[in-house]
Amino acid sequence: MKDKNNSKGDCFSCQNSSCFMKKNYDPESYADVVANRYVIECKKGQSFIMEGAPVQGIFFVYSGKAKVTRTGSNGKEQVIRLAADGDIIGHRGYNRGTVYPIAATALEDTTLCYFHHKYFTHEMQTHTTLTYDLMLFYADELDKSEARAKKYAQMNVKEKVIDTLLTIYERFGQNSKGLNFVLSRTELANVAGTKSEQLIRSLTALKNQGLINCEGKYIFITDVEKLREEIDKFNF
DNA sequence: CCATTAAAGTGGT
DNA sequence: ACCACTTTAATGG
Repeated sequence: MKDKNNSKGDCFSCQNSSCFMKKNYDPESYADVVANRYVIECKKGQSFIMEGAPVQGIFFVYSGKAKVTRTGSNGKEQVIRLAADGDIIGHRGYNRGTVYPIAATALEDTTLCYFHHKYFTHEMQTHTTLTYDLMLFYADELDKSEARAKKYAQMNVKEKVIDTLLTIYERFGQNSKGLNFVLSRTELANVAGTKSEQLIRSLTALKNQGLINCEGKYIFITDVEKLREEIDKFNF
């Protein structure tokens, strides 16, 4: 539904201080943004972007968690990115292509802010603060992507698992139970680019080394420094 | 609470 | 790497 009544609360009191829209507009011009915002409630497991579908807009996570995936020619799912509050999803539709190269799926009940392609393109062409900020974001994403590709070409399975755990830790943190982004073993394996059996074996090994603790789905990192040391040689 | 199903984990090839 | 099997956790009536 279109958010005429600002049904999810005033964006300026929204918890997402890092939201691209919020931080690049002043309060006066922001009213127009809010008027063009659609709020989408997405249930757990629901896909809101399909791989290969025509680009129709861009999403921001208001609350909840989602994964961005790409299906390989072998049919295996690769998780490209994990997203939580404040994150952009669907920006990869904004190149010269006309279809999304990725799929996006909610991992829990998730609320999304959505802007239609037409509106968002117009904003990018007229609001340079936003455009510049987005450009920095795209550059960062490209940088991360290249760094990851370089590392993963040389890493063995266990090292990829460590890298995955650390990436989640650095991005989302952990509470007393474990990492703040809970995934099934299969999904975690898809992030690390491996299979659940191998991921489980790596986790067991790390547990025996005393670097992590596993309690059901919760994975708690007990020794961040030691984990970092294990993959240090790849970060040159 | 129990029964059914899904996910986690292990071991063998 | 892949498959088959056991164990454990989640779901739902």
